[in-house]
Amino acid sequence: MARTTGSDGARTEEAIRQAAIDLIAARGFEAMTLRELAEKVGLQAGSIYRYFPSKAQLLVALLLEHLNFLLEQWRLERPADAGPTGQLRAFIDFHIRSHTLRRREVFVANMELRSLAPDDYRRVVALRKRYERELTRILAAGCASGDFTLSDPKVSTFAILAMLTGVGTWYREAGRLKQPELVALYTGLVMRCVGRADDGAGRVPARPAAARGPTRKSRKAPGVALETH
Amino acid sequence: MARTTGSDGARTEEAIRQAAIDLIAARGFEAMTLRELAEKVGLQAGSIYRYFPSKAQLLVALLLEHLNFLLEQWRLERPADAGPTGQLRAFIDFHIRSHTLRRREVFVANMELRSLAPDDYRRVVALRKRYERELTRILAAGCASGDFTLSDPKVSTFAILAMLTGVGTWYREAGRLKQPELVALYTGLVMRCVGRADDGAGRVPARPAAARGPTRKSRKAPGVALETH
Amino acid sequence: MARTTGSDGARTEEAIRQAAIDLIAARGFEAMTLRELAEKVGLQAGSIYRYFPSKAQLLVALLLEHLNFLLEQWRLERPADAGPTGQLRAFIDFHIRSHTLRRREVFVANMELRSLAPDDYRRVVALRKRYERELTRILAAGCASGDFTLSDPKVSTFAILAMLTGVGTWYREAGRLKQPELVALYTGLVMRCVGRADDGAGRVPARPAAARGPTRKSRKAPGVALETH
Amino acid sequence: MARTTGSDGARTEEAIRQAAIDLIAARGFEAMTLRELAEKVGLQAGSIYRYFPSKAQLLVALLLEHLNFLLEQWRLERPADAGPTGQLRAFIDFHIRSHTLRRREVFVANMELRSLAPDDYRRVVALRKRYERELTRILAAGCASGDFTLSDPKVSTFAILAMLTGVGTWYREAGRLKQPELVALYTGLVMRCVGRADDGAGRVPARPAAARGPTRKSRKAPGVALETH
DNA sequence: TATGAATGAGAATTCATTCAT
DNA sequence: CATGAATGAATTCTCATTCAT
Repeated sequence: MARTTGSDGARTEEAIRQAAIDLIAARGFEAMTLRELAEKVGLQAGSIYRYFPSKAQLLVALLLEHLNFLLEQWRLERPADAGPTGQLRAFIDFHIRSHTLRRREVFVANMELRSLAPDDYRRVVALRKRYERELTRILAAGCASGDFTLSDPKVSTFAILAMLTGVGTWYREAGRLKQPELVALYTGLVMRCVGRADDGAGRVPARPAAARGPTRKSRKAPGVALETH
Repeated sequence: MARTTGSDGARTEEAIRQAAIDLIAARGFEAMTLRELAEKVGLQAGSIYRYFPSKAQLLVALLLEHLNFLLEQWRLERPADAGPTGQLRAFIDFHIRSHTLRRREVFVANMELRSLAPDDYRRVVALRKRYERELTRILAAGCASGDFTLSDPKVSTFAILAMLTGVGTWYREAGRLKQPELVALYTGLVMRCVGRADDGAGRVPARPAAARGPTRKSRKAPGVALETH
Repeated sequence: MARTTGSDGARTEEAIRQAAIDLIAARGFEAMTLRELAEKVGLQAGSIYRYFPSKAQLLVALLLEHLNFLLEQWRLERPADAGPTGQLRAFIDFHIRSHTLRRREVFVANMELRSLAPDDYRRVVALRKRYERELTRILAAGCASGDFTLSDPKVSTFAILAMLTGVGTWYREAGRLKQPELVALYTGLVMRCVGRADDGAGRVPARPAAARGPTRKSRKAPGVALETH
Repeated sequence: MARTTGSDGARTEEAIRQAAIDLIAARGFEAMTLRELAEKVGLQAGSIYRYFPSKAQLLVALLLEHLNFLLEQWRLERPADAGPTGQLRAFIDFHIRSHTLRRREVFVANMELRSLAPDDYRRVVALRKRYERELTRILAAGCASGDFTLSDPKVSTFAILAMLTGVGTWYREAGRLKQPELVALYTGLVMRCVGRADDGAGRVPARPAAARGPTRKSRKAPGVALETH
């Protein structure tokens, strides 16, 4: 058969991206085969090459898309007028939300850096660094204003980011704790870390879920665990 | 390196393990080939089968050895008689040391879980859980005794562990911060997290280096970055 | 080049033929892909099937067209009333002209015989034989009339044809020697071969270029070398 | 089965070379598949990679080996002390012999230049040029000494080489004409070309066959025609 | 007339693994 | 203890070809 009736390029490409994220998250980039991927999408392996010039480029496309999404979304959400504490609170909220909702993307972006060719690696890492710097900036501002007390803002950035990102490792959509509680818990921990212990008592924010950010095509959670720590 | 004449089996096996850890850390388990590994050790690919029954079993052996080493070492080091704060302090010290000195092993153990067959996965994850529980136990004891105040000890375990483990991601032996400073910094952060902000001021411990733990065959650091967060 | 609006079928088919000759001459039939070909013409690969039922049939069409052109053109040009020497002279003139002007076609016809299916191979080789026989006939007539002295007319046919055809191998339109000089040089050599050394001194013929034969759509010479010997 | 008993690397490599020459001569380099080749040798396709790093490198190895053989053999055979006529006679003898005995190699070397990567192409063409220059040298010497009369030695080199090489195109070991007759016939033609018509009467040389040159592993002729002109 | 989405068969290549020596 | 020749299955990728639109 020459063509599946009603097939459509844009739709197919998006289907490949989603399936790829799932498969790479589950098995790893090297372990995933294009046959598997194609089958998941309902294509022949060769057909993937209509959309991505190589397996390697597929990975790059996925990572860049994810990181750009993250940066863009944060740019839209961040409260430019808030003080350091407010900004930190917003960052934690954003990070937990995006890192639970897009757990697979995050996981892939963290695990598959070494599968990138040197040039692609540099491009991707540059974007990660830009995201990191958002937190560093907030922490530095807080230190400067006296809101936060940190012995080493650089290390604190790494430490807090690792702590927050870790949530994707064990979070399950069906688990005991829902996003709002998570945000509250992690906010408490981070506030303590930066020396604002009192602000940690903050209850779960009351913003309606609908207004809360980067969801995109919410897909059902796969049964796969995304373990790391 | 060509084969050393008169090399005995045990030496060769250890050489394979070390080379494997380096290669897997650098390229990933799937991406590493037995030919590469063999060449690094000065062998033919087929000869590896004298020491490990398969590539998969090699990985399992590596991970189990690492986790058992971690557990055993902590068992020897932990101060059974100290209070929660002392125990936590000791754990942080131990964790930072082991996760910087054996960065590659840690990295592999974190990244390659998905390369394991289900049964092996279970065995390895069980050991990881046992290590995790060491921290959970300390935190719970601290909460019970009133030394720590934590809204959710389970999540706090994850959060603190992620924070501490993250150090391996960016730590460089030649970097600005040496181990003792790192330990001090992270101790400060964790103490704040558990509500013992005042204890964070703790200076670098004065214990003599010889008594300080899990070193094993200190090898030169490779130039490779082990990125995750 | 994008598709020219209002292009009609015949024009497109001719464009495909030309592009195919160029590509096959440059890369070889097996190495040329229909996608390359299509792109050169400003089409999608599938569209070629409007004009040729398969890649193989395209090659056959090209070769048959070339050989038929050669035979037909020679039929029109050959001096029926001349003696053996005059006929040989005319043949050399014709052969050199056609094999320099249509170098690519000649090259393809010589190189791609093995890419033909058995039946097509037979058809094409039959036409080549017919062309060969034109020279054999002239040589035989010359031997019979005593104009030429040749120990083995069959071998001489092959030898002379190989010599003449070889010109396409190194001839460049921009080179030192132009067609008329070439014809003169080769005429000299061939005349010696057939034992008419004195006729070799013949100067470059004075016929006006316009009357000189098989040009067809003179295209710019590509930079590609067409090497064989 | 891990290994065919008694198999031996050097023998296998030579078998691959021979089979490759035959297959490439018959089908063309692009059309030959490594599976076919392997099957002819009694191997799995992948096993060829023990001997040649890629299909492309296999071709290069074949061509270089052939051309080096030709150059080296001619270096050994050429009569340094003979005059131009004697040298030309020796060259013709050598060329015909080598181009009939190693027809397949010659054919491949002539047809597959375009299958080479640019760098390899240059290397191979350089060797071909060196061989060509041997004839040019002889012709130039003959012109200088007055033995030969040629209006354009460069073109004559091409023409004579094309004529001689053409023999491989139609020569069949089982055909009417054997090598010695061929040498005599072509010697006659070439001598006429260079203006030494009288020397063409030369009979078949009386040298014992054993002393006559580049035979190497005489293999049975395949039924395949090697057509070009 | 032409596109563009897709197929499916087959290509080169890689690699864990085996085993006679 | 180790080699080196070989396997065989799988992988990425290519490409002629089809056909609904």
